[in-house]
Amino acid sequence: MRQDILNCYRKVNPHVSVDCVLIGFDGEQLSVLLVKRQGVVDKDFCDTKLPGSLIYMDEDLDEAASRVLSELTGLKNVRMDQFKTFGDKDRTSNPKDTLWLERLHSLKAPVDRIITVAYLSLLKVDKKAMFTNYKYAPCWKPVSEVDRLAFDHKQIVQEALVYVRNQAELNPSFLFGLLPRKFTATQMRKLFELVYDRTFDVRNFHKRISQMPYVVALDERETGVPHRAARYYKFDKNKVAK
Amino acid sequence: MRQDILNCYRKVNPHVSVDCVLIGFDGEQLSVLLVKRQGVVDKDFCDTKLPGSLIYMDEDLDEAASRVLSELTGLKNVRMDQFKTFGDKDRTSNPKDTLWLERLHSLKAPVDRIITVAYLSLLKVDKKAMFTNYKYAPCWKPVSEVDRLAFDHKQIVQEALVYVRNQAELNPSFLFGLLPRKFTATQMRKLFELVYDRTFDVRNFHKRISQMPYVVALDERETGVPHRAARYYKFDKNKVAK
DNA sequence: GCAAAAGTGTTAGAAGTACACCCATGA
DNA sequence: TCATGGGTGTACTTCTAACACTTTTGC
Repeated sequence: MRQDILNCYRKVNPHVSVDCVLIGFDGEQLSVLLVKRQGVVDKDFCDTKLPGSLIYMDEDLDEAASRVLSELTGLKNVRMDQFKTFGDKDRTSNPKDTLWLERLHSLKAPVDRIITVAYLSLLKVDKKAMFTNYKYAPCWKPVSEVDRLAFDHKQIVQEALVYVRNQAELNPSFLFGLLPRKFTATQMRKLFELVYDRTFDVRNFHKRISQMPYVVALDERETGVPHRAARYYKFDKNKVAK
Repeated sequence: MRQDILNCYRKVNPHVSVDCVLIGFDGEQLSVLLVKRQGVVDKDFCDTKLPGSLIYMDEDLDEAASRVLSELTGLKNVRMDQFKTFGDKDRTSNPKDTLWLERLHSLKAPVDRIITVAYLSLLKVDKKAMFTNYKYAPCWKPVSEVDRLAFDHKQIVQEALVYVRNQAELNPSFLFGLLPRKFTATQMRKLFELVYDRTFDVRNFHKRISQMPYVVALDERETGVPHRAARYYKFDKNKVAK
């Protein structure tokens, strides 16, 4: 029997949810992965949200995060880490939000305040099809263009971005999840400029790269570009110091 | 009517708790604040734990953390910040732990897994009486001597210490909560050596202090010491750069 | 050959590290 | 006067920041 059918028999914990903030980089800007919720109550109702859902009574938080992401987007094996828990008593006080939840999960009792544990992952944005489940219309939205989201998801996205900056400062290797397997120095510099919100001198940046043991130069170069071809680098996570 | 009596009428959320990790420094070592739980089931039962408890249905997480700390220790106006949420499905699977909880809160249904949001605060350890409620025997225990604790509280303490080190690296001013209002350069150096787990050259450390805008030298000096009296410094949080 | 982006080196100042002796105080 | 811990300065190294021109490629 398929896992999603089996899950119908699992008991939902109506007090705790997980939400997944997936931040992506396409070479130009940072984006966040959003989904559409089904069963929209009326047209004045915000239908865009982070991928997230109530957890089951018998699952770990980390497990729940992976399951929910997979169910809503088809993405599997995405390494996510918890970064903050949101539990203000009025965070689920919008009656449209609670009605939607009660219908979705066929809940008998009205939902009270829900505590949500927010997870974060950094991914490259892939032009190729990366989602295997389009039922919830997963799509990347540039973080600068995120306006209204369901629940307190806009706040969650903003706090995720602050967290990314702090982690990057602690250890720049944190950011390499956002880059493709092979990348150019310019792609890397653009990313760092976005995250640190400043510019970096090109020459000094090259010097900095050459001092990062976990960034290794490849022999390969770009092809088909109308200018000098850039060298590719790769990230070697085994060379990150602890 | 007293607040604790009013609270009897509030409904407990049996799925979510808060735990407070208070780290203290007495000039020598880092300690953590622990309490004894009442209603111990048998003598083989670990009665030492972090101050923490289930939240009420109608309170914010931050509110709950302050309330619980105050109820268990009498400490008020302690600024705490959430640092991680613990929710493994087996974290409340010890029958002695769950029985204790059910009795304590007069719960009708058996408790399932509880998600706990852990809060952190850094305090100086004060020799003078700082607790106004000794019912739960609050006391400071050196972190090196913490062995068995109830639930997964030992793991929570360990993760709190990692978090402290990371925050200190991001911004050393994070550590000043651990120092008294006025402190000597040596006290400060001892603290930094503990947290960073290394030694610092005395002269270089003085130079470093003089470059921290948020550490200001006072005219005052130690008195009654059997050696040259040390200068006092104070921490000025308004001078911390964001 | 031109437009467009890649790649490269030097210098000056700031910050960090190593290192040894005299000073103030109470007993 | 002695034991104890407090406080200081200099030389060297490393890191950071500023700065401009040549190279490669496709069109």
